[in-house]
Amino acid sequence: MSVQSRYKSFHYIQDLSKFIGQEVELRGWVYDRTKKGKLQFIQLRDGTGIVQCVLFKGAVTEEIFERASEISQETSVKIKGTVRQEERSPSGVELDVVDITIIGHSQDYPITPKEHGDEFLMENRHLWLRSTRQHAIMRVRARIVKAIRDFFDSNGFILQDSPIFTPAAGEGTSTLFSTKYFELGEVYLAQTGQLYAEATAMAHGKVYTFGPTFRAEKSKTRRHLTEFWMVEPEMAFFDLEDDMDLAEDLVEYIVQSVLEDCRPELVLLERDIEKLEKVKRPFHRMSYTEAVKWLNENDVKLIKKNADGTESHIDFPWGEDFGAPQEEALMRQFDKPCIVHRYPAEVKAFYMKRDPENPLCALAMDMLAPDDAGEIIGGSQREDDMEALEHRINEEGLPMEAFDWYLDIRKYGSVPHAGFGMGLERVVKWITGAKHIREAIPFPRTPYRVVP
RNA sequence: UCCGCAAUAGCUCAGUUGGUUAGAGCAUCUGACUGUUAAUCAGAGGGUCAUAAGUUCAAGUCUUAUUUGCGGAGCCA
Repeated sequence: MSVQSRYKSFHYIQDLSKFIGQEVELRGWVYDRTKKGKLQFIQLRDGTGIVQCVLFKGAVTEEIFERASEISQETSVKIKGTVRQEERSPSGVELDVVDITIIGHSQDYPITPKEHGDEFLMENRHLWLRSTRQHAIMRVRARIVKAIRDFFDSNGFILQDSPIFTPAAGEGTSTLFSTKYFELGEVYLAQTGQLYAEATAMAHGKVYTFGPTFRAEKSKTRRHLTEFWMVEPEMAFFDLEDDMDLAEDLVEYIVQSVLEDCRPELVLLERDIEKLEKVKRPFHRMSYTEAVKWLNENDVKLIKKNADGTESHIDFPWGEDFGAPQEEALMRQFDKPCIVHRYPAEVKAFYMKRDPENPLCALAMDMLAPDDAGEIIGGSQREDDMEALEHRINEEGLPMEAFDWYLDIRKYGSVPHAGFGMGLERVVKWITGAKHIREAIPFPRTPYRVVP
């Protein structure tokens, strides 16, 4: 940390074990506080950690002791004190306070040290982020982002940002957010960068996009956001097998990186670390057809609503897309991710290439994570044949003129290529064990909440 | 869009077959306490029971509508 010396006029809590017996100056916020007569304990947090600061009446002046006793939750302070080794402290150190100065007052902090409901906490998301659990999740998120970037940057991938304003649907299925764009009429917020990644892959060979994407679906589930971050690698000359291998490599690297650098966070979050340690190649793989067979052999019925309101439980028919109940049933047998590949073409997007060995299937794959995390990756080998692609665009009823530039990729030196998209928040939710995807992003956007 | 659940103190909740002045814990404030980390003890303040209408001698409680939130389906990462 060479830059630190240019700024450092105070110390950080994470470094305190290096300063035992010495006087330091900390700056932070009062996380919690207890008074016990002539003794006061202040839990100070500064973003790097929490340390207990101790004041004995008599060891400090009357004025300082009095000032400290008036401090309320989340007051920002400057504390000078001596670092002392302390067995009773979880971090191993404590601070004997010499002086304390209030920087900013805090009155009636809403998130008191007691249980709160989700709704209340979401209303106070801007403050909730200060609490230990949310702090830990965000640290892991940042580490996951770094792992993703490191993985691609050090494996010959070039970062190519895709636009957020786009003229038409990427996949033609999901609902899009629209906005007015000067005199050019309506444009849409990107729900994928993939089509652009296909173009840049033809310039650089291996590329990835990493940014926010938007889906105007009113999905009120614990794994959906309307605004989420997605990383999308796209590789020229890769087929579906290469694509699946790469997805495995990426996910293994992310999990192992987090295990290496975020142990304290995972412990605080009470995540089962042994389970994460098992996330190593090879992952499980099965074709869609094998998965359907498994579901029917294990008596996982498809529940269909009839017109009269009754339900019928039927064998899973080949050709139907999996829902959450099927994915969960399938994953219950596994302790590491599973890739399901070669789905029926009819349930998949128009740009996916047909399986030459079975034209009913698309060369598509989804990676499902264990622990009820669900789908974290969706990808495919792309249709590289001009005529086949045009045919599919017509079949889907999409406007051909919107795909002029996309078809050019097939017109000028088309090559086999593949890629996938990985939802960052879904991965964060899975690795941290967060109950809800809302906890996996600092300021979540859901259909019924855009504040704070 | 559809199905289900919920709304009472700052927060989390209880509130009986409808019945007097609305209950607890925590939080806050005051006081006691030299090892607390969910501290403890004593005291105090704090409520238009989501909104509107209806049934009834009487509604937090029953009915209807509305609003807001939550979970799920569909769709997907």
